Amino acid sequence: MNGRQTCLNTSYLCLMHSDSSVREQIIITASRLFLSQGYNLTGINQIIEEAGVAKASLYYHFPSKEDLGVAYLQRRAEVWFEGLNRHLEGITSPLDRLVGTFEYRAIFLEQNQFSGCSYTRILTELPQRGTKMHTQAVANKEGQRKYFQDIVEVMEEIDPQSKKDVADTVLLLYDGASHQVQVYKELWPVEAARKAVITLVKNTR
Amino acid sequence: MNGRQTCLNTSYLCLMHSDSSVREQIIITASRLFLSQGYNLTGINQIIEEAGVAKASLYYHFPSKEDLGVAYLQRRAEVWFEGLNRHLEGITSPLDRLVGTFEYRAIFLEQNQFSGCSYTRILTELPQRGTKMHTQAVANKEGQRKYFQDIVEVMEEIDPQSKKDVADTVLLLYDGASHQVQVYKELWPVEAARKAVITLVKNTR
Amino acid sequence: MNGRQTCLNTSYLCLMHSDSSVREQIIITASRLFLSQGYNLTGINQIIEEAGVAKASLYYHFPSKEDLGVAYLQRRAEVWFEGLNRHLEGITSPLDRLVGTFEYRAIFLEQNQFSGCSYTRILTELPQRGTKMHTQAVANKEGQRKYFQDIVEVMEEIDPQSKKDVADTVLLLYDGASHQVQVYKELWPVEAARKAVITLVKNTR
Amino acid sequence: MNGRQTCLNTSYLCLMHSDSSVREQIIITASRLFLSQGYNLTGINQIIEEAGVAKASLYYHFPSKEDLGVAYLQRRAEVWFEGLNRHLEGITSPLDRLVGTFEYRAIFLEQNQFSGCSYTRILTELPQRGTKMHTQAVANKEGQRKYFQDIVEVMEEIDPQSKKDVADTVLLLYDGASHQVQVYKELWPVEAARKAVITLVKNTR
DNA sequence: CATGAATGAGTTTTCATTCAT
DNA sequence: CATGAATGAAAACTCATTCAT
Repeated sequence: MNGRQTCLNTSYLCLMHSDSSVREQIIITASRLFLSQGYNLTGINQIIEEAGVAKASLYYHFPSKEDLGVAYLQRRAEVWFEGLNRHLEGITSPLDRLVGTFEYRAIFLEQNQFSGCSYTRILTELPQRGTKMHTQAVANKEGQRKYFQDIVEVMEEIDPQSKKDVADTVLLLYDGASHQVQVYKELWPVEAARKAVITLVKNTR
Repeated sequence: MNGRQTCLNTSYLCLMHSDSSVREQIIITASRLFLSQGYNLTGINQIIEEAGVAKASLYYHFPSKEDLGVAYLQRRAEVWFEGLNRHLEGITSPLDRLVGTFEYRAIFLEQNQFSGCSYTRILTELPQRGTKMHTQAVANKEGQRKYFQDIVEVMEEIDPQSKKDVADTVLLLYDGASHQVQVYKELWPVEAARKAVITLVKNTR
Repeated sequence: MNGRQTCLNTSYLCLMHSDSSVREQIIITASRLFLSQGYNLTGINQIIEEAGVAKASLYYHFPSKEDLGVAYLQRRAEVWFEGLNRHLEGITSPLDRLVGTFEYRAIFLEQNQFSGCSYTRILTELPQRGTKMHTQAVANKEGQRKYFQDIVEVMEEIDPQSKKDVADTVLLLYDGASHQVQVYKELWPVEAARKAVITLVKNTR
Repeated sequence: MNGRQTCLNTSYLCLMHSDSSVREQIIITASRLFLSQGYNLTGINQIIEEAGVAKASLYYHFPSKEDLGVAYLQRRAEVWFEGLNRHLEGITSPLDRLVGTFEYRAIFLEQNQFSGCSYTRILTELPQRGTKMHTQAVANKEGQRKYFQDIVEVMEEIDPQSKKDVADTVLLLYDGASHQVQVYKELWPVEAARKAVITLVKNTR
């Protein structure tokens, strides 16, 4: 364990249940490593070493590396939506919530090693369909897609016929931005996406 | 060797030099497997087996798996731009060339297993900066970014001050679409991106 | 495992700790093979096969072949000095201890496949300075050199000014004899060295 | 090829026959590498690369690496005895020739990377009896042993009954010194051996 | 719940050698 | 004589996983 994970950890703290702290420590450490090194390049040994737990303890809590990966994906979604809801608290205008989502995206990525979209990354690292992790990652991405669809749905600025297209385009910008942040380790792509979303909404009716 | 690679191979045929056919066979097979399974999950053993060559032959032509990966990335760029230029032959209007690029993107992805952006995928699988492959993948992505910047530069429809933003947004849409195609194995995201690009250009002045 | 190692093993028995028997088995087998075939010509595969352990078990106990080699060198020194001290038990005269060392050298080499000096052999097989094994082997040789220096230091027969030279010459004879034993698989070189040492001491004052 | 081998090469020049210079270049390069890195750790690829010849050219001149190794051993003996004879030219006293041999040994080792006895090293690297190289190396060592026996034979200073023992002891000192030079990369062990030989002769009658 | 030790199947890479030209 | 290309066998090492305690 080391100090570099401070930001990440604090995000997690509020989610700690009465669960075994060992289990929690494993997820925290695995999350940090999966984000920085990728899932495939992170070995079980490194996780247990940096988490300070025994190998069999990991296998006690997670039957396999893949199960740990699924828990990681679920945790990512929890952390994201939990922080997002807090960020949007009190904001009611759909457009403001949409734009605020991109604002929070910048904050979130800054807190998470500029590591891009964790769902996207897992889908890229494990492209085989039907596996537990692929399935979970697709579910996560669907959740994100639905989130945008739900917001756009209630936006009066947008012509009902265009809503599906707009929601999809927002998702493309969101994905593109998340990836570019990963490449450049800078936040401008999210800002570019935010602006593009505003332009998009204003010019679609 | 098997039949699944037909589409892929035909894309390559026009690029075959007088090079050793063994070397070529290795790149073709590796490309197919890296695209379908990912780089990390594709072992040297599978490549040589499916390419029908000896292990030492691979290492004669490529000093390491990473060098093969670099050659793969370079080849991907060659194949893409070669096909793209052919597709855009005779088209002079910058806007038409921009839109045509997204049209060809759909064709290209269809011919390449709906596998998303190979540069993006490598960057996700090998996030460590400074390695040969990371460097090459970043170079490839920079090439794509510059390609859009160069087109936007000569578009009279767009206000000079907005050109940088527009080019970046186009890139976000391009990346987002390439990724979504990988997830859904369908082409609608490219079409959505194409439409969004048109909207974007028409409403930026 | 096979019967050829009987002599070797009995030398080790007295040193077996409560250590994992797998680890011990690996060191014993590796020692036998390094001595008979050399370090470079002995592969990990042969060691684990003849030791009857899994490859990953070897790497659990020894991070690399080189680390196993270092453990082998350390064990060689333990076995040598442990047996030597037992052989010299009760002998107090420095000259007798010196001569007794060459007597025990013959016994030791006979018990260890007439394989010469294991430190010397490693230095010859791995001449690159600064590696773990080279460093350990030099340390072992320094230990042997110091052993002779310490004995000569307390020999009243020898003029103080000559002590350094005598100790060095004894070491040359010791090394030369160990090597010739390896070549001829006979013990006369050790006997020749023993006699020469006596001559040397008697004629230096 | 590089400049470091100057000394070595000049020793060889006088031995160049009308042989193919390619063959000669291979032996020279292999000698340099075998001496500095050891036989087992020197690969065919490094030899051809540094010699600047094609792989099949090596195999044209030497059916196998082992055959190259045998040629290397033969060349070592030629170079040694050729230089030694030149050094002892005009010296007739057996004792002076014996002492002069150790003097030249220091010169020779200094010219050859302080690399110890090449025969000894091969016997250590390839301990299996009966192979071509082992046989050649033993022959070389026998030649050296006989050389000392022949000198001692004609030394009037020494009692006929002691001649065999003295010759053997000289050989032990010679071997021990050669090895210590390899370890310490200094020449004092040869000087120590030279002095010991004088002491030995003076005190044996 | 927790652990140190053990494992089989896999990884990438290197070796000396041969072949067709 | 010389060469670039090709090769089978073996090298060292790592992986996620399991077991006895």
